[in-house]
Amino acid sequence: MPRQADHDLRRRQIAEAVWRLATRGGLEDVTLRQVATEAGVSARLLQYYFGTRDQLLLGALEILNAQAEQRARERLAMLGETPGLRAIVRGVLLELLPLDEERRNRHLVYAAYFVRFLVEPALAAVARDAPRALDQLVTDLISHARELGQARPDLDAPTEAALLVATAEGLQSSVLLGQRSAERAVALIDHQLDRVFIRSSGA
Amino acid sequence: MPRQADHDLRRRQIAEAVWRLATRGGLEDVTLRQVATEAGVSARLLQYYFGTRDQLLLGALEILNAQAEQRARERLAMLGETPGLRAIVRGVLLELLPLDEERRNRHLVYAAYFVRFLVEPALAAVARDAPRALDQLVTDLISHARELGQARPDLDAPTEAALLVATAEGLQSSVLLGQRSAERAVALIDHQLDRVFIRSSGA
DNA sequence: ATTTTTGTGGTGCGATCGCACCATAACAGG
DNA sequence: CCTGTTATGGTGCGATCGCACCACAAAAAT
Repeated sequence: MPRQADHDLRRRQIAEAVWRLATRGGLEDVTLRQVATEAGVSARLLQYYFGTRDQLLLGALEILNAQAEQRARERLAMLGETPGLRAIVRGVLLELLPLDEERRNRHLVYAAYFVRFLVEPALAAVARDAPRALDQLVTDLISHARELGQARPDLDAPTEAALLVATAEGLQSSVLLGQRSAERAVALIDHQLDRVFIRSSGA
Repeated sequence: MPRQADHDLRRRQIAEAVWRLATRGGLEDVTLRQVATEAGVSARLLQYYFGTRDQLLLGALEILNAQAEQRARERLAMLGETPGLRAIVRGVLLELLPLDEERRNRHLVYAAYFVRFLVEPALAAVARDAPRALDQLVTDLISHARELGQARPDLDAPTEAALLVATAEGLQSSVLLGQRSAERAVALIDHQLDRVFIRSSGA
């Protein structure tokens, strides 16, 4: 293969330009020329790496999802050797909040894609799976915590999981819009967690 | 005034076309020509009634907000003479869920505008006030309920109000994306309400 | 009935869109 | 040294964009 060039790096570089443009102005500002300028490459390159505009939007979203998953794993790993289940659930939920620039931009991009998720079948598939899995994950964590005595025994795990995730997503919107501070959102999440988990030494 | 023509009706008719187009395809599908075709009028009429495209988007949003407020009042009035405070809060929260076609489309339109809310100052003002007032309203209702013995005494009204509203908004997204049924969302809201209000005869 | 104001519609212009086509620089293999 | 595959850039075309301009129908005012 001649002309060494890291494909993944290039694609990521272009995808980042898509994200930046989408966070301001929404998807209608994500034109091929604008993306090319923002990424510092020629418009022809976008077609080479992604193809049509729809494929570019899809590809940029997939790369964003991959980054989100990786970052979540990294941050969960930073919780230490044996974190309490409450801390794990808390970490999962905090991924949904715009607590830093990267997460803020990520959720803004999702917001820009939102309406498209309902129409475009290819995008719908990408958006449909992740939150489903999130509910299931939190449900399992709560169930496990209950077995270990870290969660209140008299609660329905799927219900509590759905409420926790929904609360985090709702707080996400209000923080993005500047209606609430990130610190306040975290405090509210903690308050909601207190209803599920038992305050103990290990957490 | 010659040529009787109901301005408000015309504006509303055009605004509805904007909503329909925004719900599918997002704001980038809301072009002057498309709106004109969808509304069954000429493109020139849009300029006459709304002016530029940005003003059209702003106007359509204001009309949507007015409709939302009116519908909320209507539905709250249907609760009867002296509804319990729990029922009132429940009614307020249910306005945030896409329980019928009108509310579904309304929240889809909001989603289409979302990113713009952060950039366009004129739109930001429209989006900033409503949710703020919502939090305050629910806070007041909970405080009042506590005085009347309809809510648990050992809770912080602003915190519970914020959690309730955030939960409803989070459920809104998941229902719109088809990840959850509307009935399930209502059940979850009720579950959350049970943590704040006391099950009594009057509700 | 004529005038004037107001509502309505069609056409056109400059800019930009997505995308295809063509040219060329760079590097691996012969 | 070439030769060919791969990576990269520039230009152009048809369509569509927002929006301004112009023409005319209809009703109130005189």
